[in-house]
Amino acid sequence: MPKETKRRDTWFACLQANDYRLTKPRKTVINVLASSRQALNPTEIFDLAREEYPSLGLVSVYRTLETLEELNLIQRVHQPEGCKSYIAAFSGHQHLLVCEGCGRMVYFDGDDIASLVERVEQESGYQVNEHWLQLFGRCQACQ
Amino acid sequence: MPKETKRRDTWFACLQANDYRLTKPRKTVINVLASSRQALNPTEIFDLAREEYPSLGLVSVYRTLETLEELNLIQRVHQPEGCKSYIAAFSGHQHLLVCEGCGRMVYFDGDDIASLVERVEQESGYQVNEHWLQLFGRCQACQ
DNA sequence: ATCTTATTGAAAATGATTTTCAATTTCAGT
DNA sequence: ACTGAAATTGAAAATCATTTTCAATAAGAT
Ligand SMILES: [Mn+2]
Ligand SMILES: [Mn+2]
Ligand SMILES: [Zn+2]
Ligand SMILES: [Zn+2]
Repeated sequence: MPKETKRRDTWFACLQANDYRLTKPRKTVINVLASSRQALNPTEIFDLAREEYPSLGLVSVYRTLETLEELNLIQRVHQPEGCKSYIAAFSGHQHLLVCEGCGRMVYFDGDDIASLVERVEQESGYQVNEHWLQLFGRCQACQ
Repeated sequence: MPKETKRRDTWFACLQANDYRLTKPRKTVINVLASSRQALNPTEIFDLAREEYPSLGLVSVYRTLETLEELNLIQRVHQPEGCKSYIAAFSGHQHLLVCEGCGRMVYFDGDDIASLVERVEQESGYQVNEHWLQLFGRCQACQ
């Protein structure tokens, strides 16, 4: 079974486990998001999903995004061009590496920044709780 | 001379050096932004600036923000609650540390992540050009 | 002080997102 | 499979943020 299919089924199960109904609009939006290698904004999701389910309404895309984000299944991606697109969330603490050419994203982990955080805490007097780290570059195909 | 005054005058000079006229609306918006310790969104800037110059129009806030960003005097700040606020930019490569309590921000430097970047390049096949790093925590006053 | 032109604020236009609501669909209980 | 209660839907209207338009004003060069 391909990875995206597995993810899709996990999301379906998660919705049901949280008493959400498994409707056609939701399933279609999930199909699009669970199989995308790049972050998509509401309109992009709408256009792709309509190929599979033409009577889908844009409102349902917004509503489904809200639900999926609440369930931590997707996350908003911040980029210089805007912060309105979403991609499947990784479970656990991870960071994104974004291709500036094609938009393809991969997750990476690594908390090599622990010592940096410690130093900054010393110097600033702040107590650090969280960090955002995102790398931008070019994927193999786009180099 | 206090630091904010110095920054304000630098910005005034930068505008003039780029053939922008030094108008009341621009000066007022700059006064607000150059002296703020936290990021402000257009409406917040508008409200604060109107205390000094009541006939200011909101459009001018938007226009001035655009100009100042182009001149690299301010930068947009991305936060979980939104990405519409601006703060004075630091010259050179720096990162932000944001207080989750009061919003107060400080810059820090440190490219301790060079080795991390190298490792991720190896593992992913991407070529990394840029990185975003932002820390969130609590400032001394808010602890 | 005058002139040229950039800049302004009000109002209208646009674009994205949210709310409202009657019709439809899901799903639990039979 | 059938029924009914309740969640969910899409269309349309409403809201909110931002941009555009435009006539009036103000900055700065002469
Ligand atoms: Mn990390
Ligand atoms: Mn850095
Ligand atoms: Zn690429
Ligand atoms: Zn604080």
